[in-house]
Amino acid sequence: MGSRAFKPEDWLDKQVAANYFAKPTLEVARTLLGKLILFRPELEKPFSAFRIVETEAYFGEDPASHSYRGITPRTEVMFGEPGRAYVYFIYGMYEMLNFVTEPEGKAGAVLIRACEPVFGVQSRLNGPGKLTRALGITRKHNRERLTGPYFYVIDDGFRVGRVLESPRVGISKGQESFWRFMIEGHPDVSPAKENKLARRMKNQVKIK
DNA sequence: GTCCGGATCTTT
DNA sequence: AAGATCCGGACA
Repeated sequence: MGSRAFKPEDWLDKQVAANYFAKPTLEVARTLLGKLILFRPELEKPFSAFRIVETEAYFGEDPASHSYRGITPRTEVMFGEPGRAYVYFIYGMYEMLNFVTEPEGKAGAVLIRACEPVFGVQSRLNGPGKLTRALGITRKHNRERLTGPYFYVIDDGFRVGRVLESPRVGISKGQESFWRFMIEGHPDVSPAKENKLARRMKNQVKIK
């Protein structure tokens, strides 16, 4: 492939379909691994490109999910059209990037926890807060579509090999089985201690 | 290695 | 009052 900047036009045929996100959150969280995100913080700025290596699934009435109390001003987007960004602010300093999943009316989102820099990114993206800070993703990108003009999600055929699935720990009863997905052994997965737990549990799954 | 606190805003 | 975080410092 050429050497120039990443342009969405070069990848139009490999964009994921808009209805890709209208699926069960666990499935989207799993299959997002290895996909590329193209992003620009402003329309007049260039795109950077980065590959998803770690995700987390939140949906329905699980107490771990923002959606479990029903629709509020903040969480409304989780119940809305799939294929949009849900960006929220936490701990007074971090923006979190999520992709809205499930058919409209059903709440779900995938937290993008870590990515591998591919083009135009200097720093590491090995944590959800570091990722948004490095890329300039903020709440002003809330509700933006993942099919442009700020975000594009691309399947370039990359094969991820082994995937580690882990249940989140420390969440109250009623949680569904698996939550976090990461490419095994990838240097850019986040260093959270839950990941170490996950490794011990050996919930390893092969992804096509 | 593990544990703890501080940064400091949004939501309920 | 707690939180879908991160970093640096203390201690072992």
